Amino acid sequence: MSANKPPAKRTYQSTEQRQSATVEAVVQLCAEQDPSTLTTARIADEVGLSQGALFKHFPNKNSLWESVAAWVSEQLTQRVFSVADQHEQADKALEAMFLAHIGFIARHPGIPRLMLGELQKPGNSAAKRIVRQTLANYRQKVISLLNLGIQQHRITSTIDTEAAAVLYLGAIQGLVVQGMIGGDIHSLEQAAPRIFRLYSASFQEVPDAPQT
Amino acid sequence: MSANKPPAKRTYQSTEQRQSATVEAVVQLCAEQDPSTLTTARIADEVGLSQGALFKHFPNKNSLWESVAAWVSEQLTQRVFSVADQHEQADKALEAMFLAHIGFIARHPGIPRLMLGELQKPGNSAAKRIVRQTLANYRQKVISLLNLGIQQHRITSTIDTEAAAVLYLGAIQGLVVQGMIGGDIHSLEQAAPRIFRLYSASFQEVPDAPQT
DNA sequence: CAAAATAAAGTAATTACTCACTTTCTTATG
DNA sequence: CATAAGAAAGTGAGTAATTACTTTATTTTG
Repeated sequence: MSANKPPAKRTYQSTEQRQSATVEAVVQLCAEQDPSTLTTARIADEVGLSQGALFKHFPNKNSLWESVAAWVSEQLTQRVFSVADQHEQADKALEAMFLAHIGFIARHPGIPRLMLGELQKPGNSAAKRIVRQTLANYRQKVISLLNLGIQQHRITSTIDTEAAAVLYLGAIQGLVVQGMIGGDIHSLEQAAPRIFRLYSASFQEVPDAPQT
Repeated sequence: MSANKPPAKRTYQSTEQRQSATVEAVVQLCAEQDPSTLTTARIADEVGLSQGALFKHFPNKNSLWESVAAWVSEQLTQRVFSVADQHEQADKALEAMFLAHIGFIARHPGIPRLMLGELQKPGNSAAKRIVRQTLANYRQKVISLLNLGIQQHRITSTIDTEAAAVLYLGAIQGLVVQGMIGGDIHSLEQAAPRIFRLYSASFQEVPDAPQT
């Protein structure tokens, strides 16, 4: 009778395309799901592939996590560092970085989960190394900007720069955790400027006559 | 020849004892392992029980997680709040809380993993509710102390108390994450006072003649 | 057509939980 | 006070479900 085979017309794509689509799918899925509970079946389904086909594009799951970590690291570093470089004054650069970081997270709520999840894993997986390295670079950038701010006489020279770098990252963490508790990711962007203002109060030079 | 049955002399303990021993074993194990990878077999082994026996004391794994969350919440709240109540001056109380919290984490490095892990889970498990409630109480306590500090003229009245509460929890988070990156949990207690000093600089009233 | 991409079914390993049975503890009673 | 009986705690061997990864055969495409 009717057709024995409605040929289903699959669309084939290159491994490269599938790889980046898969990475983005993972980031997307992490917005709603604990990364450690993500199965290859669920990921493949999101990409629109059979589970088996996934392993034609990634040799194994670890390698997929590595690609995801690399993507996150690249995106985060690029976006955050590039806005920092648009500002002459170190304190303005720090603020811009802070807001850019929160904005990035607000658009990709799965990212804190991903990074924290990797850090919590035991051992020294490639993904974990990438995350750790990214955070170390980030921290160094903050310290450099703080030192620059001191030179510019916009940050008090008595500041404990290492502590200030930890507190900077902590401020972001605090916002993220608060968002996880409240469940509303979008309130992050509203709260971010208030948090940064308070943070910067801890080291701001208070000139009597500030010039714009 | 020798005995057909060395009777093995098991020691039986009450369900209550086993429950608390199990909870502590979980907290202990989380110091070295991602909570989401903890199996009932591993836990039972740590307690010194067969895997099946675990289910004589907990109806299921979720219930175990609930008990763990309750234990953590109780311990943390009790320890942190009790040191706060030993101080008249709100800023001193905040500092004591901060250091007590970090000390607690340093002695139980699995606890941040546990709490963050629960928060990241989807749904509304009992354990997640407990963690969320605990953090909400904590936050409220910080806000109350900040307000008290304003009354006592030890904290500047222009402070954004909500932001300060977020930054307070963020400072702890930042320390913890820094510890996870570095891998050394004990450096936490050294770094903690420096972080708190910087944090408190963001709202400290600066009297010209401070009296001890 | 040949190579790459995909589906679909299969496999071995892991895991939470169950079950049938044994060992220890508790307690009431002669 | 000794002891038998029942309750509680424990074991060890399952089981069904899940999961990362494989294999085989089919479809698309340059």
